[in-house]
Amino acid sequence: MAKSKPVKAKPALKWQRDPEGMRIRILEAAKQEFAAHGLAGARVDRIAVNAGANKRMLYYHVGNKEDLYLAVLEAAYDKIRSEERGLDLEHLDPPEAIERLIDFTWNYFLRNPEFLALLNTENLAKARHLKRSTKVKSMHSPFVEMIRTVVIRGVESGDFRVAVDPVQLYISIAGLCFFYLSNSATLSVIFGRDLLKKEARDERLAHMVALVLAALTGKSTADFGKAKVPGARAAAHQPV
Amino acid sequence: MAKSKPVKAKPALKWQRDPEGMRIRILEAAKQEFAAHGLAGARVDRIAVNAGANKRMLYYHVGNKEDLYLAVLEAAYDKIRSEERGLDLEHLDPPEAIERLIDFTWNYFLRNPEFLALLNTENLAKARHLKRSTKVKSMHSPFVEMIRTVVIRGVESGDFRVAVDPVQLYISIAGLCFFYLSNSATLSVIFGRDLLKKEARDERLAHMVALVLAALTGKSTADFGKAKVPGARAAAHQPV
DNA sequence: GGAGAAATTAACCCGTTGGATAAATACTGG
DNA sequence: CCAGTATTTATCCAACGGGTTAATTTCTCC
Repeated sequence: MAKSKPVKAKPALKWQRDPEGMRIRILEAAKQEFAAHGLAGARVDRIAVNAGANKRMLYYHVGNKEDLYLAVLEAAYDKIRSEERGLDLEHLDPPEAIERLIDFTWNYFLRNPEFLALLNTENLAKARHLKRSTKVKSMHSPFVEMIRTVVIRGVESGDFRVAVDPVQLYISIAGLCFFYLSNSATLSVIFGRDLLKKEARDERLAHMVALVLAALTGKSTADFGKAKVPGARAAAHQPV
Repeated sequence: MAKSKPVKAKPALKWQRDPEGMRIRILEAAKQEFAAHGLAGARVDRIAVNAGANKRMLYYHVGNKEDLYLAVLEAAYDKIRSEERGLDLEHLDPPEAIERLIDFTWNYFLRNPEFLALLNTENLAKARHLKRSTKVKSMHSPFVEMIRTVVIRGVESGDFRVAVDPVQLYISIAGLCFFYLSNSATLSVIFGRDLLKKEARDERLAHMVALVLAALTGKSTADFGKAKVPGARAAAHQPV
């Protein structure tokens, strides 16, 4: 029934040509390449190969190297904004909401290391491309407003002692997560230990949540110091 | 008197040759170049020109591009470590010491934006060069130990409620400062305002100090939220 | 004041790389 | 089944950029 034209729903047979798929593969390959090598270090030919395509295809489907880079950057912002909108903090009580926020940010960065690298690359370029992107400029993070209402609720309920500027808090939470992960390579060398192994990551997340919540609530809920001794309340002196 | 050989104290007349000076100029130019364009984006010829030298000189005095880069990186670490050691926190009471620490970190990053860029570049390279540098690996930051003793003193004196892992706190303080400054270009575009102008910088520093001290002491001393209303205690609702 | 070493300059080499051209192949609608 | 269009492939190329070679100049020290 209704066979008419094989629109493009299920390609049943493997396509010989697949413009949309090709574009996606190109952008994915480009993301990896730019994230791994930066703008200047990225190689157009490598992107082509990794996209299973010909170099000419990049120019046909997206544009030159910079167009490619901007498309990747815009897609990256689009993705995180989209996931951010999915976070529902309304029905959580304020401290839980903040914890949820930190947890999301941390795990998003952990799951998307390319995003961190792309941001660094763009900042090296002094946001030259972002400035020209009306698309990204119109994509506001819902987090600032979310934080604003959570903080207000927290102060009203007595959970939080003080009102914080939501933008500052947003940047602080992002910064706590971002720096650790983005600089894990150099920090791991400096400290002589792997900051990305499971225990270290868990310890870091616990620390960040404890730090921010302690600041907001005035109560030191979670283990703020070494997460080494599970269940143990932080003691005055740490053995090490 | 004592004219013997014009050693090299005061070059009275301008020198025709100046190996030490040349090396310094090369490293300075290289630092600027790598900081501005990253490793792959840096141009050896530009470094030469900006050093007031010939390209061949780079190879003569330092080595190839990667040698140059590593020399710059090592010098950068050496510089910050040196300044860190100059910070005396012993005689300050714990909260002041922490504030001093944040203040130093913030201002060092502000005064040395190239350092931030270099770290990002090195992390893009997964710390490939740092790993090979025994020099840098031996340069431990005195801050971790400083923080450890300050925290212990703070807990003993009752100023601080909980013991924090000094490494975590060190990373948190660095992260709060680093992220804001390193990503100021993209963040400024996203938020549609200049995060580097004086008021914004002051507000940020106040926020960071308040955040960390509130977490440690349990008391919300400084203005934690908007620094907009000087003197005013943070109110439940912010007008904006 | 001259030989030898140190520092500096000028010119060239050659693989790489972003981008362009043109031809071929697959798809579409009629 | 055919013309026209969309997609893909196969080459090519000029500029760039790191690195090298060799000649030149300046300093040192006897």
